[in-house]
Amino acid sequence: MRYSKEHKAATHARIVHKASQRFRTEGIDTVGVGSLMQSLGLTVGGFYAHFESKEDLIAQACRLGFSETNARFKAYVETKPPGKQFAALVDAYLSQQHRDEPDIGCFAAATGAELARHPDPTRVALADQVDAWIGVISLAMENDKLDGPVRGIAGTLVGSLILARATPDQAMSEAFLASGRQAALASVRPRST
Amino acid sequence: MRYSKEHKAATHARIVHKASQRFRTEGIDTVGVGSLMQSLGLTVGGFYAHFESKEDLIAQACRLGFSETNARFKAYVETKPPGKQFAALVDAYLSQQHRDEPDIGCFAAATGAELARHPDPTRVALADQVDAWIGVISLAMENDKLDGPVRGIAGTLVGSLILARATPDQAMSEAFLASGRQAALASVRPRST
DNA sequence: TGTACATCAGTGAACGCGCGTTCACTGATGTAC
DNA sequence: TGTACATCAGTGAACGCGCGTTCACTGATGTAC
Repeated sequence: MRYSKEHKAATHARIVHKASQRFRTEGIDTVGVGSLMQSLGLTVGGFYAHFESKEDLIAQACRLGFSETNARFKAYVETKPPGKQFAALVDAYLSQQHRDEPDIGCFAAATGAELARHPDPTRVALADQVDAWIGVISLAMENDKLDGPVRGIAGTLVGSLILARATPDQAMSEAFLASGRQAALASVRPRST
Repeated sequence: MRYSKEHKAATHARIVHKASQRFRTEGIDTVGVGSLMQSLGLTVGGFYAHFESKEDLIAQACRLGFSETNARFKAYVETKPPGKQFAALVDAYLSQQHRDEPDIGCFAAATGAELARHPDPTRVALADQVDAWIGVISLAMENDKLDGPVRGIAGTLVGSLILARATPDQAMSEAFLASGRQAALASVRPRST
């Protein structure tokens, strides 16, 4: 082999990683295969040695990018003591930082509506990671001994972030974040059992 | 004038209306100007007698389509007696029908993340209609004498609908709708004053 | 009432461009002797 | 240790296609006389 064993795998990972960031920032349709390879210092022809199609890359980028974000939120929450984990998760998700850094943020908020129109393997990749994200929220709730509609809370987080990002007025955008945090916290109650 | 006074205005309205439906179903990037005109039995060249640019159409389609949906939800809620309006609104928004009819449904849920990346006049068009939508929710809450974080509730509705649409598994998709309804209802409480 | 003309909504071909994908190739490296 | 060869990750030009936009035009109608 020409390069060390790991070389091709490393390039593959670089492409997927960069794609996951640019898809979240710019949208999936907007980022072309040529432009993507160029932003990595590569040329377009090499792309198809790594992926069957752009759709194949999209599914991989969703899995990798979304799972990285899930892991980051999970690790952050675990630095907080039980009893404060759910509120910390809500605050971190609906923060100005998360709003302003879509490239490393929630894939569902950045691309959910767009991915819903893609073919099934891609939608399944998204659904799997949404499940994992629900798991992160559930764990925080469990550690805090809270009950609540966890999927609906995921909806509150995703929807509030989207509305905050869509709002051009700065003060109004922050109102969406703050109000979303309130709604999420109001949806839970101490565990009954 | 060649045609009756109203003719051109009627064609203009037909284009905006069809665009607002197709943008919500297929996404904004996906619907080309040529394909749009063709779906109305017109040819592409005539487009620029009606609009400055595709971006101009997008803003108009957002205003018209979103305001129609707002009006429809508002009219529906007003058929319900005070005390039952907020729950009726939540049920209608997070219904299987709304999930499966994006063409006449909420513009923010269908195109919010995509429009957030568009230039300012378009984002303002969206923000104005989101404001109007917040107004519809507020009115229902007021008539029911409820308090709650109205923007966060809007987030719950938008986010839960997006997640329900993104989920390929039917049962799971309905779980997002049901859980979103729970979260929305849990976010409000009887008015304190 | 009947004819000539002006209007202008809509036509359809063309523009340059970027898209996703294909393919013959290059050239740096690892391996064999 | 030194040379010849095989591998294959990455190159770059080309493909057909649809995009948003422009423009010279057509032809049905309303208006003027």
